Amino acid sequence: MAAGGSERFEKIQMPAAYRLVAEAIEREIVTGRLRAGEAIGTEVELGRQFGVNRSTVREGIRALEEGGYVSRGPDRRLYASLPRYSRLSSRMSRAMVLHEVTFRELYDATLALEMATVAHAVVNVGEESLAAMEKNIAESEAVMDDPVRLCELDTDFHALLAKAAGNRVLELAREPASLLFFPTAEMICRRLPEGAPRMLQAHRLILDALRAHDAAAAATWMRRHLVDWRKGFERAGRDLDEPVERVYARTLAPPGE
Amino acid sequence: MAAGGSERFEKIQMPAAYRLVAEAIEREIVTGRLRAGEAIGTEVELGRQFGVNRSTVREGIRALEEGGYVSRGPDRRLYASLPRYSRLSSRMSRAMVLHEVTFRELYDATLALEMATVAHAVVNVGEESLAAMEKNIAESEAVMDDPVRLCELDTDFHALLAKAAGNRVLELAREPASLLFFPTAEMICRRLPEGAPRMLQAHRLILDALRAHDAAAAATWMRRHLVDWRKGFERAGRDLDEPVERVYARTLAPPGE
DNA sequence: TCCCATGGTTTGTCCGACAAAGTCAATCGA
DNA sequence: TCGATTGACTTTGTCGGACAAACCATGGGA
Repeated sequence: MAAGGSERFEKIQMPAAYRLVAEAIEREIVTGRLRAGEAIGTEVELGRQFGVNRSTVREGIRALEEGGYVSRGPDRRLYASLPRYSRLSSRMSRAMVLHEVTFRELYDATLALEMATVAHAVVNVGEESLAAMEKNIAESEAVMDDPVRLCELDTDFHALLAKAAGNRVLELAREPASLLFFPTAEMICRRLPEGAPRMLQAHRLILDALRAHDAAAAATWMRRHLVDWRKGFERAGRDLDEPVERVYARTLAPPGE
Repeated sequence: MAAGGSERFEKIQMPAAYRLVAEAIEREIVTGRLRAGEAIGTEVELGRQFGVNRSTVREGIRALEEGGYVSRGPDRRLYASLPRYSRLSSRMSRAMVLHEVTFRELYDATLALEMATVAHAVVNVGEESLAAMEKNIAESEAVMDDPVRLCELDTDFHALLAKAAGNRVLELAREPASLLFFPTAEMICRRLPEGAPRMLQAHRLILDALRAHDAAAAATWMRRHLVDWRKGFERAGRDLDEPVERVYARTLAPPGE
């Protein structure tokens, strides 16, 4: 045979049938011919339409299910569906951990993302968002001595802020970093007693600034809030240039749902 | 039976076996016990270990394959692998399109993300990145009359910039928006003859600023570059509040690989 | 009218089988 | 001796059929 690279024809390869099945169904959804919530049909029926065995259909379905394009109803039947943001975000977060990004990368990116988010929120925030954040802060005050719960609420606070910003692209862009960044606050609150109150204070002042549509104050307090995290991180004896621990990947991405 | 909601015990449900298989393998990879590139074993072998049928193993594998945690080598055997960024990004982009985000959301988010990116790039840019961007600009100058190719190079330029910034979290955060944003420049270049030269000039000036580590100039030109896009978009008669067209989803996300 | 039984439908899993394609080693020819 | 060819072995992709469990609707009985 001739040496590699100088052939006239490339090797022709047939995609596997299950992949064609998956792509066909995915295309229907992406192009809008199949809308979210519509029933796809039974496995046997799909097998008949595509002219393949049920096992082959099932393998295609598995791929789509993982991608979030189809899901099972309570009756276990197949319905078209749109990929959920939260799922994509946790996958990204996991990928970041597996690729061993450092806390410095996480901090720098979060700083940029949260500053942009709060700037938009100051302009676009509505009453319901203000109420939700108010509720979040009240709940936080009630669990000051529970670092785990407190950090969940911290993550939620920033997610609410992002929703208040009214920009889903930005919201989605910040979420993967956020899911890794804010949980680390738990470790800081555990080691530094002043961590939790400072966090709460920052949240409250950010909320006040939003309510007053005061962009400068909001930016100032968000920055301080994040710089606080950094100081706390370093004071807790950690190095910004360590990679994020694998542990954080395990709590993410509800594997099935 | 009792009415719903007041039962003492929740319904106990067994996850499907193929899901358990997928989760078990995924866990091995996430926790690092299985490293990327390592062989997983054959389907028959896995079936033997898990005590399930080969078909069941295959369904589990499909899910993992879609998630990017395993991949097939040239010999078609199974190897552990890490989810590729590019794949996650295109999935996010597709999801944004399907959720009908508007050009305004895209523009605002891109502005924030690219400004942050260029700010980091000014500090961290290295020789290889400068060279790659130089090459990109030279190539762009050679295809000024081909909007499609030109826009690919535009997208690439900003990706190179992001790589130059040396922050993978930021790089990953900006990519989904970027994959939708820059392709729209094609439409603008097609309608406005001054579009392409202005784009090139902006790229060149940004590159010069990076080389001189001049943060102010880099920020200025990036901003102008993006504002130009916006002006072009509006001058082309488009409305920022339209949702991004479904068409853009179809060119994304190489479905299998 | 309300409850339960019953049957039909669909999924999840198993078994066995085979062709295609890849791997590896031994064999044959120059 | 070295390289190409052959052929056995392995593994995947697909098929067909089978069955238990879970769900749904329907109809009969209290």
